[in-house]
Amino acid sequence: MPAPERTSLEAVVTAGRAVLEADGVAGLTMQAVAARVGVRAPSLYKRVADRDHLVRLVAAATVEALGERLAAVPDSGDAVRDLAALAGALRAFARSAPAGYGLIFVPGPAAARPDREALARASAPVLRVAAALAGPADALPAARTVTAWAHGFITMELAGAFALGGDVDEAFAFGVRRLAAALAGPDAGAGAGGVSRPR
Amino acid sequence: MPAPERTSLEAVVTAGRAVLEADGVAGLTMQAVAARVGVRAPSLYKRVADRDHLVRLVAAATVEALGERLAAVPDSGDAVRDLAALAGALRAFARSAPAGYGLIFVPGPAAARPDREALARASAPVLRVAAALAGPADALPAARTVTAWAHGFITMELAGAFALGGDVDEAFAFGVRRLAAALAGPDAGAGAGGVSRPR
DNA sequence: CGACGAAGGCTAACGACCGTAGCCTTGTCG
DNA sequence: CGACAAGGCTACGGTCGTTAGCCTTCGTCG
Repeated sequence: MPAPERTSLEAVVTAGRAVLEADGVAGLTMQAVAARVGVRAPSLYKRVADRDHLVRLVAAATVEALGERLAAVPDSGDAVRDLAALAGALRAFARSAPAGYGLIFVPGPAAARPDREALARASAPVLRVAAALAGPADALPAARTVTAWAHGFITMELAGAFALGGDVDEAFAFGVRRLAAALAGPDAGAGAGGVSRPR
Repeated sequence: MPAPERTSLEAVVTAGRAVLEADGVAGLTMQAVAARVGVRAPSLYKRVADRDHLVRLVAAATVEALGERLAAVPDSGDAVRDLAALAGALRAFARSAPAGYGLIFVPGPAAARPDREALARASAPVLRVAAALAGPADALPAARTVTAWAHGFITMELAGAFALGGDVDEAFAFGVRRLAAALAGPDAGAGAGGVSRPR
């Protein structure tokens, strides 16, 4: 290498995540990140195309971290229990890194999406449980249903949108319970193994 | 009145909504809004505290509009049908004003929330259907479950997060169907209001 | 009927931030 | 030992948000 690198892309992204959680998405400026890694703002452009690119990298890293958390949820064999565990893990993750979580599903050109690959990896455990509950035929829509519910719930909770009173934790548990029943239940394609693990 | 007003708060907010949908939240600048109502940027500060305030007003106006759309959904007496209609209306609204929709559930201090009142009004029809399906006792968590699901689904759809293939419309219908069954179904609190739909 | 004052608009200007241009430093390798 | 490429830096231009201070307009009241 020609000249000594005083930082690295990885360090920049890590710093970006830290700044993001500390000061929110508006505080995620080139200067703040640069300062944190010990260089001046313009130097970041040697590693990143522009601020938007940096934000996308931070979002991708967050998805990656989320995927690891979800993958770490043990497979108990009881699909209902696993569903609850996954939902809980997602919620815990969102609470531990709310600003980053808010970056995961941001509208925009598909090209700007965080790695398809990372996203697929993160959804794998959910797909597994969905398949166990609703049968392979309905696994995809079932996974989409639970994912949408969990994501929506978490977003609204973080936004403070549950303002009508009532116990929010209870509502979360209620949702998990009913969803599990709904997916395993009705005309459920291959209700077969259903709740307790088909294979 | 001392001097002739060349615009009004209402006009500013309306212009803000238009700019928002045209150029995205990043394009919602004081200058753009000012130009659209025919004044210079600094003049907006006579009606609005700062950009953040303007954004919140735009969000509130969007919630208001959403509430009207939901209230316009007819009450057929069949809770399952009504649930589908409400979900469909919400999705249609989000598609007609995606940028504005994205402003509704933004994390932040509760004080910054769009009018509690407007939000409550917008949720009224959902609460009604939820009560009919799950019984009065579980109405609130049931409403939260469907709202969270619908919101999450729409957000993910707008974000282009359903990248694993499959039919998204079908997944939406699947979700409505299963949720309706789940809320009406299991240990469902009270058959009280009940689902008029036999199975 | 004329002066006053308040509301509302405008220009000027500051500071924060993104992004570009161009230069300097520092290893590496022929 | 000297070229060169990568990486960092300073200087700068442009866009925005926001504030300060001035001017215009008119309803009001002496």
